[in-house]
This record gives sequence, C-alpha cells and structure tokens, in this order.
Amino acid sequence: MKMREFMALAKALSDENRVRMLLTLQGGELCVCQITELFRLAASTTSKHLSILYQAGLLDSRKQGRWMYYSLPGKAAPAAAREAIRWAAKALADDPRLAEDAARLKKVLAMDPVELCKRQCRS
Amino acid sequence: MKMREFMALAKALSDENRVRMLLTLQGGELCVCQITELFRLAASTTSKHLSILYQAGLLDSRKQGRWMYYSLPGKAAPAAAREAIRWAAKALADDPRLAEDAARLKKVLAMDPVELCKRQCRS
DNA sequence: AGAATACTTCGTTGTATGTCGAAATACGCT
DNA sequence: AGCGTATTTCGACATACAACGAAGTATTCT
Repeated sequence: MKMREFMALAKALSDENRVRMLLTLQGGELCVCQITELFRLAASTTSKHLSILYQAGLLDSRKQGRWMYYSLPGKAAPAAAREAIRWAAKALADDPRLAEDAARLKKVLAMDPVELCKRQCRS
Repeated sequence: MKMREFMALAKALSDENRVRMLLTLQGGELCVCQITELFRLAASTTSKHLSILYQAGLLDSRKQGRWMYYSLPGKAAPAAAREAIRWAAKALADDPRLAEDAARLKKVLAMDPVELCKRQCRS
C-alpha cells in the first residue's frame, strides 16, 4: 500500500464524527438521511464525511432509487481498510458515546422513513 | 478506551511526517536531532511531532543528558497504540518512501553525533 | 411535464494545525 | 558561575478542514 492511500485512511479516521459514523455502520447499512438524523448534522456535512470514508476505502456504497446506502466494506476491500475498522472497533468497544449512538440508532430505525425525511425538512 | 484517547491516536497518525517518524523508530531509538536531520525539518517542528506521538501513547521517551531519545513503546503501552503501530507498519511495509527513510537513517547513524549537531547549527 | 425528495456540490466562515524562527529551558562541561 | 548544546515553548503565518446554507443533480411519483 502506498503512503498516499494509507494517509487517506488515517485522515478519514482523524475526525470523531467520521469514526462514530463508521462504527455505527457495524449495525448494518444506513442511508444518508438516517445518519444525518442520528448525528444531527447538516445533510451536506454528513454526505461529505461519508464521501471521505468511502474514498479512503472504509465504506461500500449502494444506490437504490433516491437513497444512497453506505455500509462497511466486504472481503473485497483492501486489507488495510478492514484492519483499520477492526482496530477502531476494538479500541472503542466500551466507549459510552458509541453506546449512545447505538441506542439512538434503534430509535431511528424504528421510525418510518417518510417521517424521518419530513423531520429533516422541518429542521 | 475512551473516545478521547482513540482520537489522539488517530490524529497522531493523520500527518505523514509523524507516520514516517514513527515507523523509522522501528529501527531502534533515536534522539530528536537525529530525526531532525533525517527529515530536514526545523528542530522545533520535529520536537512537536514527537511530542504528539508521545502524548498519544505511540512512543516511549528517555532522557539521557542533553539528549532526548524516543522509541516505540514496550509491552506496557496501551494495546490500541501497539495495534495502531502494527497496522501502519504492515500497511506501509512496501512503501518506497519508508525505504528511502531507512536508507537515509543508515547514513545518519553512521555520522558522528557531534558532527550531526554542527550540521544543524549551520543549516 | 412538473413537483417532491434524497443526495451532492459549491461558496463561505470559523477553527485547527503544520511550519518556522526566536526566545526560554535543561543539561553538561570547563 | 558561565558557556555551549539539545530540546521545548512561544508567537506568527499559511494552509487545511469541518460546518453550514444555498444551489444543483438525480430519481420517483402523480
């Protein structure tokens, strides 16, 4: 792996919101609007973060209709990326903030997608 | 491990010069002036980088007389830090830039310490 | 076709950070 | 004590980057 690619990985992990997003996706794929709701950021900010993670090789993406789903990468992903995710997940296994994120994720998943989007339009 | 500590690790690895310094230390402990010579940075810049790596738990340090030696941490270091180093080392095992650093390191090690310091005073 | 929705791109703003040189600190030597 | 050396801290500057809102793109639905 070239230095350039490694630095993309390291820089992608150097922002707390991105790390939280990455590890939240351990619970399965999510679309941008769900993640936006979860972290209370502007949709454009969320999109940018996910793009950075994706370009570093830390996420897969899948477009279905209007929705863009992001998920942790499969076996095809570069080993260094998968190892980075395992490193972060292991190191932060007992972090309370991630537990909160997981709890809020449940609520978001329980919401009707249509309701979710209306919420965003209001805020 | 708390999020705060993990982010310190990730941020420490998010600068290319710091990663190169860290992996160069796989060759054994070095003092600040040797690393400064190796990377052609201002001594104050080198010192700052090493301090960031140290505070994140990625380096041990040892003061001997006027010289401050930095080295990779031993078994006592947090597991997440040692895993981060292994991750970086493995990912960059075949990076040409690190090979150059290792080659220049040999030259620096071959130099008389006194000569080394004079060099820095001149430049 | 037109309206609504989900996402991305762009432009701006504030903050963080890498870099340097100068000054300050710590240590050894005479 | 005073000098020279190694390192760190401080102050200044430039660049990088996270955040937002607005505008643009893509897709679905009527």
